[in-house]
Amino acid sequence: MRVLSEALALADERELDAVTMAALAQRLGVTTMALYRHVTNKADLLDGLVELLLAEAVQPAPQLAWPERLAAFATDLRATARRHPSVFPLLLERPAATAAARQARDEISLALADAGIPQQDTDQMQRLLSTAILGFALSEVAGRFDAQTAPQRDADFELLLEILTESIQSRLRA
Amino acid sequence: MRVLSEALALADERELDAVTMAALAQRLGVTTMALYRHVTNKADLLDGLVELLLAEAVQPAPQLAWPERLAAFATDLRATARRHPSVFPLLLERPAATAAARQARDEISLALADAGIPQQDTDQMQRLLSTAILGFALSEVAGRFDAQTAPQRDADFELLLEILTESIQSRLRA
DNA sequence: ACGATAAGTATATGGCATACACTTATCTGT
DNA sequence: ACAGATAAGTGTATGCCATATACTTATCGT
Repeated sequence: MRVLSEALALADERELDAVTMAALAQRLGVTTMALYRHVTNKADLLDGLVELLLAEAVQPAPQLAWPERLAAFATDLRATARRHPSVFPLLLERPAATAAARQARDEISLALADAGIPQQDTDQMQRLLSTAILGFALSEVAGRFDAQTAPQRDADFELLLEILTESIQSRLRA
Repeated sequence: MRVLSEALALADERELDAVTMAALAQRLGVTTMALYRHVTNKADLLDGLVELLLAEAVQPAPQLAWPERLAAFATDLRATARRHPSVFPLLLERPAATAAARQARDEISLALADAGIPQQDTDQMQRLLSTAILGFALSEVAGRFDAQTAPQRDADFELLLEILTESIQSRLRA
């Protein structure tokens, strides 16, 4: 939807705070109130933004082996966060019961199943994995890692992936 | 400061959105503008709230062995999140270069040093650990785990601690 | 070409953070 | 004890914000 994509562009170019109904309307060349034909209110607009983000972030890669698949997921999510730093924080704050959120969960769960994690454990493991990755990406764009250099943050990310992969492997023998 | 503690109470009793300068002033029995004698603006007020939260969360426990110390840190942080669910999300969104934030970092770093992690690795490890714990606590209070039962979330938390502890141990032999 | 439905407009309201100018406490040194 | 300074509080006003209501104009299927 035009309204959502322009809202995302506005958030990227300026700040999330700059995404006001009036500013968005002006960008689209319509009146503020015209927006309410497309979204029911501002919360709905922000939900749409989150959905757009998730859809962009999650790229299924079923052809890869599980460690690469997990790494690809994490890398895509991180890249999306950096592309849309002001919208990304909304991801953790809005309950993600949407289609795109479900797809993200499935992507990890499939990788875990591939790795050989017992089916009754995949859900739990998937939650922990996605939480850690989300936490990292959010911290990075929110400025919690500002004291670190870019290469240092990259190294941190690599270590995170390593630890997560190891923890999966160690659970195969349990 | 009275202003901050009442703001925190207000946020706990109602929502973060309910913490408006007018509402806070009314609770304190003063005019809205009187607040500006104590905080320079609303952002400053929210920063103060975050600081208050961190100070409450971080309880150094130097007498404990490192695994228990790490667990205590994580448990305290999680408990604080649940006590102040509406303010907690601000933690990840505000760059924590404050005194209380530094103390939180030190608490983990000391545990890592205790465990025998080489000094040049403790900072990185500390960042990853605190990020994972913060991500979990935030997800929980933000509603991302609403589909799970309370015992399930507790089990998730236990597994998180287990994974983190294991990853520290495996790094001792590397 | 007409009637319905979708899209857009005009105007108004109440809540919000905060600027500015002023007044009233409270504290400190003599 | 008091004068002056400093801290705390007040009153009023402004501009931005989301959004309600009522109305008008396109557009599209038949």
